[in-house]
Amino acid sequence: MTGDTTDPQGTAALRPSSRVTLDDVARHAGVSSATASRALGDHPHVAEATRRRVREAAALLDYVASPEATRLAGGPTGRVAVLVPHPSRWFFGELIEGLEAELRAAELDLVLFRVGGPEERHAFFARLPARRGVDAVVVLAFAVDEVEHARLASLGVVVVAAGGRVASYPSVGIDDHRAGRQAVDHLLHLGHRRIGMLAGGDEQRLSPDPDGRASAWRAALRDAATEPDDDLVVTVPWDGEGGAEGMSRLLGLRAPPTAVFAHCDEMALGAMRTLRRAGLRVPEDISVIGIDDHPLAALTDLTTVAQPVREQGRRAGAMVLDTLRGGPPPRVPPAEMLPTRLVLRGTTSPPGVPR
Amino acid sequence: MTGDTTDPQGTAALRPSSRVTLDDVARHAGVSSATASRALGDHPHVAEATRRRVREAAALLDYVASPEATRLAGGPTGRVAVLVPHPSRWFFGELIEGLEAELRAAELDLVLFRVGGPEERHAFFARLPARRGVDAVVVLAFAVDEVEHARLASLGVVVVAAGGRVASYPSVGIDDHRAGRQAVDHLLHLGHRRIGMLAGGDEQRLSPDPDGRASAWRAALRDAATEPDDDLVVTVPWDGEGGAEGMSRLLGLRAPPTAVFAHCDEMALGAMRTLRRAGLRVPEDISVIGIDDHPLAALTDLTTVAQPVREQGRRAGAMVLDTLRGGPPPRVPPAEMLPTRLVLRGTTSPPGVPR
DNA sequence: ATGAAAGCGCTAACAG
DNA sequence: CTGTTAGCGCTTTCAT
Repeated sequence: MTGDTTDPQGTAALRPSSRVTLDDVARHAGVSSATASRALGDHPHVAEATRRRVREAAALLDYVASPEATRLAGGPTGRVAVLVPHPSRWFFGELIEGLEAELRAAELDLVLFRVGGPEERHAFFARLPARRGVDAVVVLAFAVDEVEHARLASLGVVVVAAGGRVASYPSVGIDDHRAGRQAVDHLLHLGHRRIGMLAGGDEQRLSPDPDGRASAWRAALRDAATEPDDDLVVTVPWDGEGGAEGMSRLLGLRAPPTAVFAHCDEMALGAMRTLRRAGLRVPEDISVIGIDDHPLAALTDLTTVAQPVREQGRRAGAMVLDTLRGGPPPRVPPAEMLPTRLVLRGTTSPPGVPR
Repeated sequence: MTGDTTDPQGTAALRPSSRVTLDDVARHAGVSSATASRALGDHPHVAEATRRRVREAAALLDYVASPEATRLAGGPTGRVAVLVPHPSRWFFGELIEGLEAELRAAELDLVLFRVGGPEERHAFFARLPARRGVDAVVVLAFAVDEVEHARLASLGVVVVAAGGRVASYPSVGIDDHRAGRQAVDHLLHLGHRRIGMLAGGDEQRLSPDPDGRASAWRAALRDAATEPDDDLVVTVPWDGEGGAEGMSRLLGLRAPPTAVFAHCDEMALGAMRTLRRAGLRVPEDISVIGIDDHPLAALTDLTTVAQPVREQGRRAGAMVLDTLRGGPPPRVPPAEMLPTRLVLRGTTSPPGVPR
């Protein structure tokens, strides 16, 4: 079209994005495929002019390298695995969305692996290296043990964690302790002293400080000169049913709390159902606060501590890129902590006067 | 270990799952790599005894074929792309979860692509063939036009839709019209006649009957000898905010409805917030019903029409497998419809007596 | 700075 | 039924 007379078949340009190979590009640019490979791969020792010509040819022909060939020849796969406990929960969906956006922009494909329990996780680590199909793995909200991490590292697979943090590899998350303090301190400032806690049951959760949220509750109470009462904490699954169940246990106490701090919004919502069914009003009879700022929290007027989930996914993606592009990871793996903030809505108020 | 004296290096068995190649297996079984390939690939014309020996050698060496080499040599990639509008929404998360389970069981990897608007979708279709990295693509809840579909088909890529159905390729979904009837008929049976509808704004949604839910509303009303009043239908985004916004518009009507049918639970929940803020009680002052049976519907006592979302994902996965494994697809693409069912909870009741 | 050539691990004719 | 021989498309020494 543009005066191209070197295409022997004259067809390359006619079937764009069909099966243009590196050779096509090379021929088009008048160089060898080796040079074309170097030019496209940003290798040193390639004349600037050549690099440009190759780039143009590639763009013109709409060339895209075959991932299989690249990988087979020793290059990266352009794929990153993401291990997710529960793809259908909002928290994970957001994480994935952020991650996908970041990776997509860098032309990396995101391969999803649902990994529920520890057994599934082990199965994954046992098989993945064999399939050697990814350049990096992003672990969402749970930990990977030293052995597994070492295994991947030795295989040249980058590991990054999101939705929590871990000592041995780069991670993004929030400061759980701080988030917990924001929630409990809010309740304390309102005047509550008998504060219950719906703690998320540890599904091998990720964190160096395994229960920053729980420890925050203790610390906050102590700072308010109130001795934490362990009867007020119940540990339940991280979902609505868990919260509902936990709340009824709390209600069964001789002296129920006047406010409840749930480790996540779903649990808080579950607690609210129990309260509603028990004929108790929120916040008049009892206050409730969660963590997350789930979209439904806004719909239910739930007071909560918001955390930037999608952003965590994005940052994790950026970490993967940094590590993949720029040589070896820093000696001390970064553990980014994104800010959380209290979102006042309608489920908290000063403790009501007893009837 | 087992008297193996043919391994020249004697190392193959020492580094299991490291980089055992087909050649290793072949050597171990005393055959050529071609035969080994046939044996493993269940090809005809291989002596049963040979096949067994090769299989054993493969198992012993913990052999796993290199996906890249396989693909490069013309085989399938073992990967399927899934196009998702909003990974973080419960509906899509469930679909993905079901799909992943089914594909994983068949050793297929799920590559996630977030595809929001039509432009993104086009970008995807324009690039995918070039990347030729997947054997199939599963489209979640939106349509693919004829051109795009033909393009993929000609490239040998299987296309399946889930979360709705479409004429030109296999799909799984629910009968939207029927689901809508279940919801509206319920309201009608309760005695409501002035029924509002919060319709989901069409984000190029998938369905041959683009708004089965909306048409159900009309049909149900007519069957109840009530002329549908278009003022009672507002079209808004498929989320809580959309529902909240739509509800306030409905409340602004000269004669507001006594019941509202929302196209999905999130919208219903949004509507409930508006009602609560307006000081109206649900269901005493106004009834609300949704579709989905989102986990939070149970927590908020929302009456709804449940649909088996995860199951839809699973069925879509099965369709992919069927098409991939068993030759060409049937002439008439199957359009499976999974059953929905009314779930009675606390947000609907007979219309209250006017004050 | 660039080219030639040798694979990466597997499948697919084509011969025996 | 099984072995031989070519590649698939790309990266990489090793020369030049």
